[in-house]
Amino acid sequence: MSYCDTCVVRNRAICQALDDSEIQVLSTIGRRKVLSAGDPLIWEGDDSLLVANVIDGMLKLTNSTEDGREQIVGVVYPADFIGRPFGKTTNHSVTALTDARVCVFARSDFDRFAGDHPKLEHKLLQRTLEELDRTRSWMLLLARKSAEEKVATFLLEMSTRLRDATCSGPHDEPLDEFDLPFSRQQIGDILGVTIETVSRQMTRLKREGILDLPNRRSVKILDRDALEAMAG
Amino acid sequence: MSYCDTCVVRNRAICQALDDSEIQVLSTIGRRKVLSAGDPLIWEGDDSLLVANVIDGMLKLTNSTEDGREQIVGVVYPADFIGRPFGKTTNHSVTALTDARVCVFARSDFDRFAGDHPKLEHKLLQRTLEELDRTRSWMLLLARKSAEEKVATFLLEMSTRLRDATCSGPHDEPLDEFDLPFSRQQIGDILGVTIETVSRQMTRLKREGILDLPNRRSVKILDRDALEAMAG
DNA sequence: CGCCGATTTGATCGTGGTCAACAATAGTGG
DNA sequence: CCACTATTGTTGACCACGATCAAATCGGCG
Repeated sequence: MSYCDTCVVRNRAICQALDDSEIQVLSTIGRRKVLSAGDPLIWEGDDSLLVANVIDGMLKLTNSTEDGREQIVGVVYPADFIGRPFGKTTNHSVTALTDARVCVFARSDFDRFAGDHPKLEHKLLQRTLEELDRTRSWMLLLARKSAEEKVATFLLEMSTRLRDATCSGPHDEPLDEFDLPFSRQQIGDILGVTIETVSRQMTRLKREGILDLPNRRSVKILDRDALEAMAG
Repeated sequence: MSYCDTCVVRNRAICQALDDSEIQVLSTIGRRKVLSAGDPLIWEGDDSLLVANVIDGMLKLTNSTEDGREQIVGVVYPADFIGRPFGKTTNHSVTALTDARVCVFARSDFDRFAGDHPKLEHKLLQRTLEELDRTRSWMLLLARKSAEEKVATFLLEMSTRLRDATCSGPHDEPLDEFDLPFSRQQIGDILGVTIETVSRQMTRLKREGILDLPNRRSVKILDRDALEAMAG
């Protein structure tokens, strides 16, 4: 018996590639770690010492310039993998956005284990390819879209992301009412615009009757077609 | 004997993970394809039908909006891998920037072969992780850097990229004189700015004595320190 | 209720986009 | 080899979007 047996992401994280006896071995080299919102897990530029699976909570991956400008280059959710296996250094920081629990491994241990388990590497490869696809699509948004298009795209993306993460309810129809898991500042850091610009675009969408914003964090999409047309 | 035996990227492409007998098998499912500058190889949104290794030449990966704005999300060089294994669709286009030769595989054949050769998948995983790192770093540039910083960063990056690609000459000291393999339009598409902005920044750098621009394609870095300071 | 951080709103400014003209270079055929 | 054209790059004038700075307002929590 290992704590993996009761792990809520056992069948969604890369661990799904492993059978029970393999999991047993993996569990001996990993350990749980609890993070509070805002806690850093990995620093940009540091030696790559650990990798992890997210059990619950959300974390951000960021790159920064020396003068303090920050860009969120990725957001990870439960069952996602964090860290840079097979490499000496990590080039982005990882910080908890919410309280979170992760399952961490020393990178050297994980590298060795992965080398012996092709099915695990295969799963990791698939995930990395998917992440690369998502990241590349995001580049188009960052480089070419207007603030209006950025915010519209972001809201639509959240609507599907949150639907997929919802345990109950239909997964085939869009989710029109949800709570944003991000502050305005974080949304700005994701979209590459300032907090004021995010705010202005949101209120404009509300004024035009496309959205309702019952309170700071919640969003209700009233006219999805219009929003999609805006997303560019 | 297979044509792989004389392949110039045999020991640099992911094929390096395979021994001679394995290469023999791989060569039976691949074929050479010659592209002229401008030729498309894969279309954004299409079914993912093929993957390939670059033998020589350069190709661009692009994402576009419906109204025609284009962003280069990656550039691939000889020995790099192209395409989206283990996935149904590709979400970016691949187009030759120069005349090029590639070694293509039907995706289904490649997937099957890779599944049987963990060492190949391991190599591919390493490459994909490196590419993801590079891509994420580029996001910071696209989202947060000024035109000046973008152009300075680009020139410095080209200087190291081209040094690494140079067969002869020292690989430890920077390359200060080189020919850009891109048009102004392509540089703009990489940096997420217009062709006019690229041009203006370049002439400004020349006016300030940081660069010399003997002709359209060539660049000579006169003051690397200043350029690095500008890159942010 | 009063405080503090988050968000909204307003006013102003600067960077880089757009449109247009011009220059330089490469390519083509007499 | 030189006109002629097409393509690529440069420069200028102007403007819009989004950044910046500043103030007002909201909302959660002691």
